[in-house]
Amino acid sequence: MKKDGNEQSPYGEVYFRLFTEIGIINQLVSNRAERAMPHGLTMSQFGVLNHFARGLPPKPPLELANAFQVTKGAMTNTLKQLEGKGFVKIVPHEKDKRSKIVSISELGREAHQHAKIELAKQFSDFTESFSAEQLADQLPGLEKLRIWLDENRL
Amino acid sequence: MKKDGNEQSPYGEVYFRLFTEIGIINQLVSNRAERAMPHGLTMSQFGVLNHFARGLPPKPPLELANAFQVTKGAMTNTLKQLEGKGFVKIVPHEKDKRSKIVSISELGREAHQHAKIELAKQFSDFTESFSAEQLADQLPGLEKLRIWLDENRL
DNA sequence: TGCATATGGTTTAACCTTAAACTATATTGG
DNA sequence: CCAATATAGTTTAAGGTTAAACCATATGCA
Repeated sequence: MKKDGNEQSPYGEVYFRLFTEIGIINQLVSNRAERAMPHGLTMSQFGVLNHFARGLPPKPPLELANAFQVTKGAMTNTLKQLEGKGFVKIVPHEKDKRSKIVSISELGREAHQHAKIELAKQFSDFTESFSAEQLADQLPGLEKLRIWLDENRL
Repeated sequence: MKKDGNEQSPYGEVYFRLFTEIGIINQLVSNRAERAMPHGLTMSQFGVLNHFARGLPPKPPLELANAFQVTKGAMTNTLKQLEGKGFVKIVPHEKDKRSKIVSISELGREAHQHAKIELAKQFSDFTESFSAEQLADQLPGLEKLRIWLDENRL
Protein backbone atom coordinates (compact mmCIF):
# COMPACT_ATOMS: atom_id res chain seq x y z
CA MET A 1 0.00 0.00 0.00
CA LYS A 2 2.00 2.95 -1.24
CA LYS A 3 1.27 6.16 0.59
CA ASP A 4 2.49 8.79 -1.82
CA GLY A 5 1.86 9.65 -5.42
CA ASN A 6 4.78 7.73 -6.78
CA GLU A 7 2.29 5.01 -7.69
CA GLN A 8 4.72 2.39 -8.87
CA SER A 9 2.61 -0.11 -6.98
CA PRO A 10 2.53 -3.38 -8.89
CA TYR A 11 -1.22 -3.57 -8.83
CA GLY A 12 -1.78 -0.06 -10.06
CA GLU A 13 0.57 -0.79 -12.90
CA VAL A 14 -1.27 -3.94 -13.92
CA TYR A 15 -4.71 -2.45 -14.44
CA PHE A 16 -3.15 0.62 -15.95
CA ARG A 17 -1.26 -1.47 -18.47
CA LEU A 18 -4.31 -3.58 -19.19
CA PHE A 19 -6.40 -0.54 -20.06
CA THR A 20 -3.55 0.90 -22.08
CA GLU A 21 -3.26 -2.26 -24.15
CA ILE A 22 -7.00 -2.30 -24.69
CA GLY A 23 -6.96 1.34 -25.73
CA ILE A 24 -4.20 0.80 -28.28
CA ILE A 25 -5.82 -2.33 -29.71
CA ASN A 26 -9.10 -0.49 -30.01
CA GLN A 27 -7.39 2.37 -31.83
CA LEU A 28 -5.63 0.05 -34.26
CA VAL A 29 -8.72 -2.05 -34.91
CA SER A 30 -11.01 0.94 -35.35
CA ASN A 31 -8.54 2.48 -37.72
CA ARG A 32 -8.53 -0.60 -39.89
CA ALA A 33 -12.25 -1.12 -39.69
CA GLU A 34 -13.19 2.48 -40.53
CA ARG A 35 -11.29 2.27 -43.80
CA ALA A 36 -13.13 -0.87 -44.84
CA MET A 37 -16.66 0.42 -44.27
CA PRO A 38 -18.84 0.51 -47.39
CA HIS A 39 -21.81 2.82 -48.00
CA GLY A 40 -20.06 5.63 -46.15
CA LEU A 41 -20.90 3.92 -42.88
CA THR A 42 -19.19 5.07 -39.71
CA MET A 43 -18.40 2.58 -36.98
CA SER A 44 -21.26 4.02 -34.92
CA GLN A 45 -23.67 3.46 -37.74
CA PHE A 46 -22.38 -0.04 -38.31
CA GLY A 47 -22.73 -0.70 -34.60
CA VAL A 48 -26.43 0.07 -34.73
CA LEU A 49 -26.98 -2.04 -37.83
CA ASN A 50 -25.03 -4.86 -36.24
CA HIS A 51 -27.12 -4.63 -33.10
CA PHE A 52 -30.33 -5.27 -34.99
CA ALA A 53 -28.83 -7.66 -37.52
CA ARG A 54 -27.84 -9.88 -34.61
CA GLY A 55 -31.52 -10.31 -33.98
CA LEU A 56 -32.15 -7.85 -31.18
CA PRO A 57 -35.65 -6.38 -31.22
CA PRO A 58 -36.66 -2.85 -32.32
CA LYS A 59 -36.17 -0.25 -29.59
CA PRO A 60 -36.20 3.49 -28.92
CA PRO A 61 -33.20 5.76 -29.58
CA LEU A 62 -32.54 6.24 -25.88
CA GLU A 63 -32.05 2.53 -25.33
CA LEU A 64 -29.61 2.45 -28.21
CA ALA A 65 -27.74 5.42 -26.77
CA ASN A 66 -27.41 3.59 -23.45
CA ALA A 67 -26.40 0.34 -25.10
CA PHE A 68 -23.60 2.07 -26.99
CA GLN A 69 -22.61 4.44 -24.22
CA VAL A 70 -23.11 7.59 -26.25
CA THR A 71 -25.28 10.62 -25.56
CA LYS A 72 -28.82 10.96 -26.84
CA GLY A 73 -27.61 13.71 -29.16
CA ALA A 74 -25.00 11.46 -30.74
CA MET A 75 -27.62 8.78 -31.29
CA THR A 76 -29.99 11.29 -32.86
CA ASN A 77 -27.27 12.08 -35.36
CA THR A 78 -26.33 8.44 -36.05
CA LEU A 79 -29.95 7.47 -36.59
CA LYS A 80 -30.56 10.44 -38.85
CA GLN A 81 -27.72 9.26 -41.10
CA LEU A 82 -28.98 5.69 -41.12
CA GLU A 83 -32.51 6.79 -41.85
CA GLY A 84 -31.24 8.99 -44.68
CA LYS A 85 -29.58 5.95 -46.23
CA GLY A 86 -32.76 3.94 -45.78
CA PHE A 87 -31.03 1.46 -43.47
CA VAL A 88 -33.37 1.86 -40.52
CA LYS A 89 -37.04 2.65 -40.07
CA ILE A 90 -38.09 5.01 -37.31
CA VAL A 91 -41.74 5.11 -36.29
CA PRO A 92 -43.55 6.83 -33.41
CA HIS A 93 -43.96 4.88 -30.23
CA GLU A 94 -47.58 3.83 -29.89
CA LYS A 95 -47.89 4.22 -26.14
CA ASP A 96 -45.49 7.06 -25.45
CA LYS A 97 -45.81 9.97 -27.81
CA ARG A 98 -42.45 11.39 -26.75
CA SER A 99 -40.67 8.30 -27.99
CA LYS A 100 -39.86 6.42 -31.20
CA ILE A 101 -39.05 2.90 -32.24
CA VAL A 102 -36.06 2.07 -34.43
CA SER A 103 -35.80 -1.06 -36.54
CA ILE A 104 -33.54 -2.26 -39.33
CA SER A 105 -34.76 -2.30 -42.93
CA GLU A 106 -34.15 -4.89 -45.61
CA LEU A 107 -31.71 -2.47 -47.24
CA GLY A 108 -30.06 -2.10 -43.85
CA ARG A 109 -29.63 -5.86 -43.54
CA GLU A 110 -27.98 -5.98 -46.94
CA ALA A 111 -25.67 -3.11 -46.06
CA HIS A 112 -24.74 -4.84 -42.82
CA GLN A 113 -23.99 -8.07 -44.62
CA HIS A 114 -21.88 -6.23 -47.16
CA ALA A 115 -20.04 -4.42 -44.38
CA LYS A 116 -19.26 -7.70 -42.61
CA ILE A 117 -17.80 -9.09 -45.81
CA GLU A 118 -15.61 -6.03 -46.27
CA LEU A 119 -14.50 -6.27 -42.66
CA ALA A 120 -13.58 -9.92 -43.13
CA LYS A 121 -11.44 -8.93 -46.12
CA GLN A 122 -9.82 -6.09 -44.23
CA PHE A 123 -8.87 -8.47 -41.42
CA SER A 124 -7.97 -11.51 -43.50
CA ASP A 125 -4.29 -11.12 -42.68
CA PHE A 126 -5.22 -10.96 -39.01
CA THR A 127 -7.42 -14.01 -39.12
CA GLU A 128 -4.60 -15.90 -40.81
CA SER A 129 -2.23 -15.02 -38.01
CA PHE A 130 -4.34 -15.93 -34.98
CA SER A 131 -6.22 -19.15 -34.34
CA ALA A 132 -9.82 -19.14 -33.22
CA GLU A 133 -8.78 -20.89 -29.99
CA GLN A 134 -6.18 -18.27 -29.25
CA LEU A 135 -8.78 -15.56 -29.56
CA ALA A 136 -11.55 -17.49 -27.84
CA ASP A 137 -9.30 -17.94 -24.81
CA GLN A 138 -9.28 -14.20 -24.30
CA LEU A 139 -13.02 -13.79 -24.46
CA PRO A 140 -14.24 -14.93 -21.03
CA GLY A 141 -11.87 -12.64 -19.16
CA LEU A 142 -12.77 -9.67 -21.30
CA GLU A 143 -16.46 -10.39 -20.93
CA LYS A 144 -16.09 -10.34 -17.17
CA LEU A 145 -14.43 -6.95 -17.37
CA ARG A 146 -17.02 -5.59 -19.76
CA ILE A 147 -19.95 -6.80 -17.71
CA TRP A 148 -18.54 -5.40 -14.50
CA LEU A 149 -17.73 -2.03 -16.07
CA ASP A 150 -21.16 -1.93 -17.65
CA GLU A 151 -22.94 -2.70 -14.40
CA ASN A 152 -20.84 -0.26 -12.44
CA ARG A 153 -20.94 2.84 -14.63
CA LEU A 154 -20.41 6.09 -12.79
CA MET B 1 -14.95 -21.64 -45.34
CA LYS B 2 -18.30 -20.01 -45.95
CA LYS B 3 -18.87 -18.82 -49.46
CA ASP B 4 -21.65 -16.32 -49.06
CA GLY B 5 -22.24 -13.22 -47.00
CA ASN B 6 -24.13 -15.00 -44.26
CA GLU B 7 -20.89 -14.99 -42.29
CA GLN B 8 -22.06 -17.03 -39.36
CA SER B 9 -18.74 -18.85 -39.55
CA PRO B 10 -17.55 -19.63 -36.04
CA TYR B 11 -14.17 -18.09 -36.65
CA GLY B 12 -15.51 -14.86 -38.03
CA GLU B 13 -17.72 -14.57 -35.01
CA VAL B 14 -14.87 -15.04 -32.57
CA TYR B 15 -12.65 -12.22 -33.74
CA PHE B 16 -15.66 -10.04 -34.28
CA ARG B 17 -16.83 -10.60 -30.73
CA LEU B 18 -13.33 -10.09 -29.39
CA PHE B 19 -13.05 -6.70 -31.04
CA THR B 20 -16.55 -5.78 -29.94
CA GLU B 21 -15.72 -6.56 -26.31
CA ILE B 22 -12.53 -4.56 -26.54
CA GLY B 23 -14.39 -1.64 -28.06
CA ILE B 24 -17.02 -1.60 -25.32
CA ILE B 25 -14.44 -1.93 -22.56
CA ASN B 26 -12.46 0.89 -24.07
CA GLN B 27 -15.54 3.08 -24.21
CA LEU B 28 -16.49 2.38 -20.60
CA VAL B 29 -12.95 2.86 -19.32
CA SER B 30 -12.37 6.05 -21.30
CA ASN B 31 -15.64 7.42 -20.06
CA ARG B 32 -14.65 6.86 -16.46
CA ALA B 33 -11.13 8.07 -16.92
CA GLU B 34 -12.07 11.30 -18.73
CA ARG B 35 -14.24 12.38 -15.83
CA ALA B 36 -11.40 11.90 -13.36
CA MET B 37 -8.79 13.95 -15.22
CA PRO B 38 -7.52 16.99 -13.30
CA HIS B 39 -6.06 20.18 -14.80
CA GLY B 40 -8.53 19.97 -17.69
CA LEU B 41 -6.41 17.20 -19.20
CA THR B 42 -7.82 15.13 -22.03
CA MET B 43 -6.89 11.48 -22.36
CA SER B 44 -4.66 12.38 -25.30
CA GLN B 45 -2.80 14.93 -23.23
CA PHE B 46 -2.49 12.50 -20.35
CA GLY B 47 -1.18 9.90 -22.78
CA VAL B 48 1.68 12.14 -23.79
CA LEU B 49 2.54 13.04 -20.20
CA ASN B 50 2.40 9.37 -19.27
CA HIS B 51 4.70 8.47 -22.12
CA PHE B 52 7.44 10.74 -20.85
CA ALA B 53 6.73 10.18 -17.17
CA ARG B 54 7.40 6.49 -17.74
CA GLY B 55 10.95 7.48 -18.57
CA LEU B 56 10.89 7.53 -22.34
CA PRO B 57 13.30 10.07 -23.85
CA PRO B 58 12.39 13.43 -25.45
CA LYS B 59 11.31 13.11 -29.06
CA PRO B 60 9.78 15.04 -31.99
CA PRO B 61 6.02 15.48 -32.42
CA LEU B 62 5.92 13.13 -35.39
CA GLU B 63 7.26 10.26 -33.34
CA LEU B 64 4.62 10.92 -30.74
CA ALA B 65 1.93 11.02 -33.40
CA ASN B 66 3.07 7.63 -34.66
CA ALA B 67 3.32 6.17 -31.18
CA PHE B 68 -0.23 7.19 -30.40
CA GLN B 69 -1.70 6.46 -33.81
CA VAL B 70 -3.01 9.95 -34.40
CA THR B 71 -2.35 12.40 -37.23
CA LYS B 72 0.35 15.05 -37.06
CA GLY B 73 -2.38 17.65 -36.88
CA ALA B 74 -3.93 16.08 -33.81
CA MET B 75 -0.55 15.94 -32.12
CA THR B 76 0.10 19.58 -32.95
CA ASN B 77 -3.10 20.40 -31.12
CA THR B 78 -2.41 18.15 -28.13
CA LEU B 79 1.10 19.53 -27.70
CA LYS B 80 -0.11 23.10 -28.01
CA GLN B 81 -2.49 22.51 -25.09
CA LEU B 82 0.20 20.86 -23.00
CA GLU B 83 2.67 23.61 -23.75
CA GLY B 84 0.07 26.22 -22.82
CA LYS B 85 -0.33 24.55 -19.44
CA GLY B 86 3.43 24.44 -19.03
CA PHE B 87 3.44 20.63 -18.89
CA VAL B 88 5.88 20.07 -21.74
CA LYS B 89 8.81 21.96 -23.20
CA ILE B 90 9.20 22.17 -26.95
CA VAL B 91 12.53 23.23 -28.40
CA PRO B 92 13.86 23.32 -31.96
CA HIS B 93 15.69 20.26 -33.17
CA GLU B 94 19.36 21.08 -33.34
CA LYS B 95 20.21 19.13 -36.46
CA ASP B 96 16.94 19.32 -38.39
CA LYS B 97 15.45 22.78 -38.53
CA ARG B 98 12.09 21.42 -39.68
CA SER B 99 11.71 19.49 -36.49
CA LYS B 100 11.26 19.96 -32.75
CA ILE B 101 11.93 18.05 -29.56
CA VAL B 102 9.27 17.56 -26.91
CA SER B 103 10.05 16.82 -23.27
CA ILE B 104 8.09 16.82 -20.03
CA SER B 105 8.51 19.65 -17.50
CA GLU B 106 8.64 19.43 -13.74
CA LEU B 107 5.12 20.87 -13.66
CA GLY B 108 4.14 18.20 -16.16
CA ARG B 109 5.49 15.45 -13.92
CA GLU B 110 3.49 16.79 -11.02
CA ALA B 111 0.34 16.97 -13.12
CA HIS B 112 0.91 13.41 -14.30
CA GLN B 113 1.35 12.20 -10.75
CA HIS B 114 -1.78 14.01 -9.68
CA ALA B 115 -3.69 12.53 -12.60
CA LYS B 116 -2.57 9.01 -11.73
CA ILE B 117 -3.81 9.49 -8.18
CA GLU B 118 -7.18 10.70 -9.42
CA LEU B 119 -7.37 7.76 -11.80
CA ALA B 120 -6.63 5.36 -8.96
CA LYS B 121 -9.49 6.89 -6.98
CA GLN B 122 -11.85 6.74 -9.92
CA PHE B 123 -11.09 3.05 -10.37
CA SER B 124 -10.87 2.05 -6.72
CA ASP B 125 -14.13 0.10 -6.95
CA PHE B 126 -12.73 -1.69 -9.98
CA THR B 127 -9.43 -2.54 -8.34
CA GLU B 128 -11.33 -3.93 -5.37
CA SER B 129 -13.31 -6.24 -7.63
CA PHE B 130 -10.50 -7.76 -9.69
CA SER B 131 -7.31 -9.31 -8.45
CA ALA B 132 -3.97 -8.38 -9.95
CA GLU B 133 -3.49 -11.99 -11.08
CA GLN B 134 -6.82 -12.02 -12.83
CA LEU B 135 -5.84 -8.94 -14.80
CA ALA B 136 -2.26 -10.00 -15.35
CA ASP B 137 -3.48 -13.21 -16.93
CA GLN B 138 -5.09 -11.20 -19.69
CA LEU B 139 -2.03 -9.16 -20.50
CA PRO B 140 0.15 -11.52 -22.56
CA GLY B 141 -2.61 -12.35 -25.00
CA LEU B 142 -3.56 -8.73 -25.45
CA GLU B 143 0.06 -7.73 -25.92
CA LYS B 144 0.38 -10.26 -28.71
CA LEU B 145 -2.63 -8.77 -30.43
CA ARG B 146 -1.42 -5.22 -29.94
CA ILE B 147 2.04 -5.98 -31.23
CA TRP B 148 0.75 -7.78 -34.28
CA LEU B 149 -1.74 -5.02 -35.11
CA ASP B 150 0.93 -2.39 -34.60
CA GLU B 151 3.40 -4.16 -36.87
CA ASN B 152 0.79 -4.80 -39.51
CA ARG B 153 -0.91 -1.44 -39.82
CA LEU B 154 -2.51 -0.77 -43.16
C1' DT C 1 -57.71 17.86 -11.33
C1' DG C 2 -53.56 20.49 -11.92
C1' DC C 3 -49.08 21.91 -11.03
C1' DA C 4 -44.29 20.33 -10.40
C1' DT C 5 -41.11 17.34 -11.94
C1' DA C 6 -39.18 13.68 -14.85
C1' DT C 7 -38.26 11.71 -19.29
C1' DG C 8 -37.58 11.09 -24.70
C1' DG C 9 -35.72 13.45 -28.38
C1' DT C 10 -33.62 17.51 -30.88
C1' DT C 11 -30.67 21.34 -31.23
C1' DT C 12 -26.63 24.16 -30.29
C1' DA C 13 -21.91 25.41 -29.20
C1' DA C 14 -17.46 23.82 -28.05
C1' DC C 15 -13.96 20.57 -28.76
C1' DC C 16 -11.29 16.80 -30.85
C1' DT C 17 -9.97 14.21 -34.82
C1' DT C 18 -9.02 13.41 -39.70
C1' DA C 19 -7.65 14.40 -44.43
C1' DA C 20 -5.70 17.47 -47.25
C1' DA C 21 -3.50 21.81 -48.46
C1' DC C 22 0.34 24.56 -47.28
C1' DT C 23 5.13 26.29 -45.49
C1' DA C 24 9.76 25.43 -44.56
C1' DT C 25 13.69 22.67 -44.57
C1' DA C 26 16.32 18.18 -46.21
C1' DT C 27 17.69 14.95 -49.30
C1' DT C 28 18.45 12.93 -53.76
C1' DG C 29 20.06 12.37 -58.29
C1' DG C 30 21.39 14.24 -62.66
C1' DC D 1 25.25 22.65 -57.85
C1' DC D 2 20.45 22.64 -58.51
C1' DA D 3 15.98 21.05 -59.53
C1' DA D 4 12.76 17.43 -58.00
C1' DT D 5 11.08 15.14 -54.33
C1' DA D 6 10.48 13.92 -49.49
C1' DT D 7 9.74 15.08 -44.71
C1' DA D 8 8.36 17.92 -40.18
C1' DG D 9 4.98 20.70 -38.63
C1' DT D 10 0.87 23.91 -39.03
C1' DT D 11 -3.50 25.17 -40.70
C1' DT D 12 -8.15 24.50 -42.51
C1' DA D 13 -12.60 22.36 -43.43
C1' DA D 14 -15.65 18.65 -42.51
C1' DG D 15 -17.53 15.48 -39.41
C1' DG D 16 -18.40 13.20 -34.92
C1' DT D 17 -18.98 13.63 -29.85
C1' DT D 18 -20.34 15.86 -25.53
C1' DA D 19 -22.83 18.86 -22.36
C1' DA D 20 -26.37 21.72 -21.84
C1' DA D 21 -30.42 24.21 -23.23
C1' DC D 22 -34.72 23.39 -25.15
C1' DC D 23 -39.53 21.19 -26.68
C1' DA D 24 -43.07 18.01 -25.96
C1' DT D 25 -45.26 14.54 -23.46
C1' DA D 26 -45.71 11.66 -18.93
C1' DT D 27 -45.88 10.89 -14.29
C1' DG D 28 -46.47 11.94 -9.33
C1' DC D 29 -48.69 13.86 -5.76
C1' DA D 30 -51.22 17.29 -3.28
